[in-house]
Order: sequence, then C-alpha cells, then structure tokens
Amino acid sequence: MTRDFKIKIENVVASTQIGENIDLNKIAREIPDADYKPKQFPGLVLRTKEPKAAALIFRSGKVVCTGSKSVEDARRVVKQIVKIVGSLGIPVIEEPEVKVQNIVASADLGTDLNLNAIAIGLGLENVEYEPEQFPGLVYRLRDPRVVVLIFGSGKMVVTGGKTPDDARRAVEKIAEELESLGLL
Amino acid sequence: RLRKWQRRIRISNATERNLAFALSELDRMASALGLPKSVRETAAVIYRKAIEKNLIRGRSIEGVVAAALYAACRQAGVPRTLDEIAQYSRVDRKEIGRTYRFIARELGLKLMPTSPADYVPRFCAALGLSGEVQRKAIEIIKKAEERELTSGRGPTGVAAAAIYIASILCGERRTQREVAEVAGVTEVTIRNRYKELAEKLGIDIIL
DNA sequence: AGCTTACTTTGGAAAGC
DNA sequence: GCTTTAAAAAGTAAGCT
Repeated sequence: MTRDFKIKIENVVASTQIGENIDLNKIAREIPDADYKPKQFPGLVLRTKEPKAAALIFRSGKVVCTGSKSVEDARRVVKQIVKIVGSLGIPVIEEPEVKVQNIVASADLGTDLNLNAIAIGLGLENVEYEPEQFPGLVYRLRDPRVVVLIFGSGKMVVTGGKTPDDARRAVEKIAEELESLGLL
Repeated sequence: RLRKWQRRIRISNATERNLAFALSELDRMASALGLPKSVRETAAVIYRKAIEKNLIRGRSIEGVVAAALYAACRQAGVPRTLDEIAQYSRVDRKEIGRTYRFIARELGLKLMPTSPADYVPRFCAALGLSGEVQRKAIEIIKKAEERELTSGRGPTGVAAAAIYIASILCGERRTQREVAEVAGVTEVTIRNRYKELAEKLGIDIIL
C-alpha cells in the first residue's frame, strides 16, 4: 500500500549574511521596485520573479529569504540578491552560507476526517481545535519538531520543520497514528 | 524584621485589591451577558486557579477574567462566542482567545469544541421559537455531527442553519436575516450551511 | 447570488521599538 | 509583544455588480 500524500513544499524561509553595513538607502534609490520604509520596518524588501520570492535585506548584511518552493530555489534567490547588491558597488560575500529556518508544506491524507474524534484520539492535551476561531486542528509533534494543521477535508499543512524530510516524516507519522486509532 | 512584615502586607494588599477588581469585573461582564450565578462562580474558580499558577504573568487581569468567563460558559454548556464576550471587555477577541487557550492548557481544562446544539436553546428563545423547533434543530445537528458535516465549521453557523430549517419544518418560519442576527453570523453563512445540511441529510424544504 | 479580496491559524529569521 | 515577508489549508466576512 504505497500512499501518495501529495506532499508539496509551499514555502521555504532561509537566512544568510551577504555583507556588513549595507547602505539600504542606496539600494532603495537605485532599485525602483525595492520597498524600504525604515520607520515601519528596518529591513528593505526586494522581490525576485524567477523564482518568485521576497528577500528582506538588513543594514547588518543579514538577509531573510521567503517564498521559495524549494531549498534550492532559496539558494538561487540568495545568489540573485548577492548579484544585485554587488552590482551597485556594495561589497558583498559572493557565496554566503544559507541556513533554512522553516519549511511549509501541504499534504493530503485523501479522506475526510472527523476532527472531533481526532481531537479525542490524539488527546485534548496534545491538540488545539477551536472551529469557532479556525477550521483546522493544530497538532504539535515533538519528533519531528513541527506543527501540523489538520483539516476536515483530509488536507494538511506542516510547518516549523527545517528539512523536507521533517515534513515527510510528520505526515507519515500522523497517517500511522490516525490509522491505528481507526480514524483514517 | 519589620520590613519583611510590611512587605508581606503590601503584597497581600495588592493581591487582594487585584482579586477584588477581577471579581467585580467578572460580575459586571456576567451581568451584561445575562449569565447565571453558577457560571460566575465557575469562572471565579478558574480565575483563582489561574492566579495560583501565576498564569497572569504578561497578561491583563481583564484578559484572564474574560477568558475564564468564556471557559466557564462552555463548561456549563451555555456557550457565549468570543465576540459576545469581547463586546463587554476592554480586551479584544484575539487576545481573549489566546488567553483562553493558554489557561485551558495550563489548567488542564479538557474542553471539547462547543457543539452547535448548545447554542440552540438561547438562539431559539431569542427568536421566540417553540420547544418543538428546538427539538428538531437539535435532531438535525445530531445527524449532521454523525454524518461528519460539522468538522471545521463554526458552531454558531451550523446552529443557525439547523434552526432556520427547523423553523420552516415546524411551520414557525424565521427569515435567514432574523436567524443570522441572533446567531451573529451572516446570511451567506446560513445559506451555505443550510444548503449543505438539506442536501446531505435529504431534507426537503419547500417554500 | 456570485465574484473578489481579505482576515483567521501555524512556523522562523531579521533590527528596533 | 509588535512591525514585514511568503504560502497553504477551509471557513467566514465584506464589498461590488
């Protein structure tokens, strides 16, 4: 029984450092589509089209990249940011070390679920399910250390992991738990 | 030492002052919400337990009071929505919800999500509907829960739709607008829920 | 009655208030 | 705690035709 949970990485958040004492005002001046509102937020926002993502650049040289659909794409985006900033005559680190901070993935168990029964089965003390506020049941796993949002449709969202495998393991673990509880 | 003694007095004064404020706030809100004394007492017990476990740190007394009231209503089977609670609190719905989740977790209050059926008596009373309609609405809700048509749906929306259907089946029809008003949901939500219930439970609603 | 846009929840980093 | 970024899930809400 090879199940296809249709696991798909939807967003990768990564951080890195491309330099020091970066002149954000200069970047904002030279790059028309850059968003920089220091009064509102200290980071400058730069968006890339391919891969489609957004990067937050700080004066310290630290960079946060969000929106990529894969870890590799996140690295590609960082390289583009380095190239752009470097082309402005600003000293940059050519190949900075990129650290993945969070991976958001979606998956599908393929069947409708009874969230009330699942809340009891997994233990009310391990789960948060308040349909008045949000339709998804919130399940926090300790291993892998991720948070999963489980919906009545059987679809879910896994977030908080650092690797694609964290998401994969979380989905399989939940599928096993629900199955052993006879709720899948 | 005298200093130590005076310090204790100061602390106990502040503690008592805060407790008195919390309890008066609890009474004020409970009265405004028309809640019975038993619910106020349950909320007071929850509040005191929260204090004993220092769960107030970083939170406002009013927020904890509101969350305790929200929890007490659910525990008593006479739920109030977070919006209703927030209507009479200085704290907003989002914060009350967070505080509720926190104290429920820390105090080990194992509460299942509110069943739409718990809202039926109050909503029907507000609409001047008979016990027969209430019975039918609850019957519809029970079937909906068995058929798993309520997962992830707002309890008030499901309750409103069931009451809307029941009022028609019992010949005491109320408009979607009237039901939406007392349930605190939009007519669109009642429409979506009632269509789903009527279709999947095979209920014919001839207008 | 639709359609569109938008807000609810989750996680994480960044610098500063 | 907040601010900003991105994206998914599903329910509810609000504005417009």
